[in-house]
Amino acid sequence: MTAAIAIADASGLAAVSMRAVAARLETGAASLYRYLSSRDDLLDLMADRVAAELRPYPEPDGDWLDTLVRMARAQRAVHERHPWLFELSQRASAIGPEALAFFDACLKVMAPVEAPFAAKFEAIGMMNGVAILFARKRTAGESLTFVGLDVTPYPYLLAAFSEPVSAPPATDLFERALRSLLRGLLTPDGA
Amino acid sequence: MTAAIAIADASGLAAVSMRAVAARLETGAASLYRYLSSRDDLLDLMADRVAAELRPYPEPDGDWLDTLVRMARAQRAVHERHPWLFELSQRASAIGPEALAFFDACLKVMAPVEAPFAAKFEAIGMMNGVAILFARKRTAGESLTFVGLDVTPYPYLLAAFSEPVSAPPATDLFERALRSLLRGLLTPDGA
DNA sequence: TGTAAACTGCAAACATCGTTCGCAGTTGCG
DNA sequence: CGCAACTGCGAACGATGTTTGCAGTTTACA
Repeated sequence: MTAAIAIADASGLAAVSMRAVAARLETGAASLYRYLSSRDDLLDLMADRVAAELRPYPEPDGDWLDTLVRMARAQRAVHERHPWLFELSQRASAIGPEALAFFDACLKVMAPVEAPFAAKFEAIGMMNGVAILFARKRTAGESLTFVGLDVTPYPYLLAAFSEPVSAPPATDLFERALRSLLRGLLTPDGA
Repeated sequence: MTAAIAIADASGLAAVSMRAVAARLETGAASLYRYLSSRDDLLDLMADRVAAELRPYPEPDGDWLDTLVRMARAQRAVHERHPWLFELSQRASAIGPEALAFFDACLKVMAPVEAPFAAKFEAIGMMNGVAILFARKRTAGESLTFVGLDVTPYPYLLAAFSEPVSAPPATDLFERALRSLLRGLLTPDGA
């Protein structure tokens, strides 16, 4: 449901209650159960709907690693656009056709790679994980709050805070990390 | 509360309700609010209590990278022991003294590294993320369920499944991935 | 010791949640 | 027209986190 996604984008996953979605649709909460079997169903649909934003998949031209990196970048973008997707990705639920299509597209890109399916499977999982990891880093930012905590027992932390803040280092770590990880996973030699 | 952690270990985070914890303590649900201000408070305490299992921190002998890898391994072990910790780590809540102590210990290990604090901060975040990533991989396993989905539209996926399963590749990818990531983040040259 | 103040435990109640039930109103079809 | 199937949804159920009010107990001080 587009309405549910709009609510989640605006106010987070917790705000996606059946009553809230129904209200946005100007109907009653019970009516939703004519189309959905449960709230979990709704969440699955949301995840799959948003997975469609990964399209169109890049054509596997040139290096397969380049193509995979481009796909991972798309994944990261989607996760930045919809931060609540992270919460969904951890639920053990049925994966939808869009997610499966993306999976298939990854396999297609990896077709020229000589590696067992298990390795490719793991590689896709890692790619997904790294994409989420970096998306969260940007989303959450430096929102660490040492609320009311005395930092004096932590000398190194204290010293670090007294250092003048410098420019963020961040050359494109995302791409480098992903490349070395995938290469390590899919090619016989080490990284 | 130890009781809450026991419940979470046994039945997952969702089972940690105020009433369930109170029942385990043979008391009433409302009584808990004499010691906790909310359920979120309880979850924060659980996370910090479990972070204490990261002790004792290794002495920074030899290479700092070796030591960090050892600490990341401890993190992964904790996440495997308490899978619900993953759900907690995504909440933007106050971090407790144990987590801060671990953070401080990481900084201590990184003391000989010539890098701005921001880079070290990111490195710790990445180390944490990778540890969780690998812990989840082992916990969740291959529990993907293409429940009732027709896979014929996904030719590469179909082909992959027809391949005979081979032994898991998994040389110690965890360590290699972590090393290259941390090195890339903390040293001037590329990985 | 006696009394007032403070603290503690907790049953009951409230708001909100996901979900189910049953009943009207509508539609489709012979 | 009549009947069956479908649709929308108010009301209610069970569970959740949290608040409230009231007893029972401990503490502090004259």
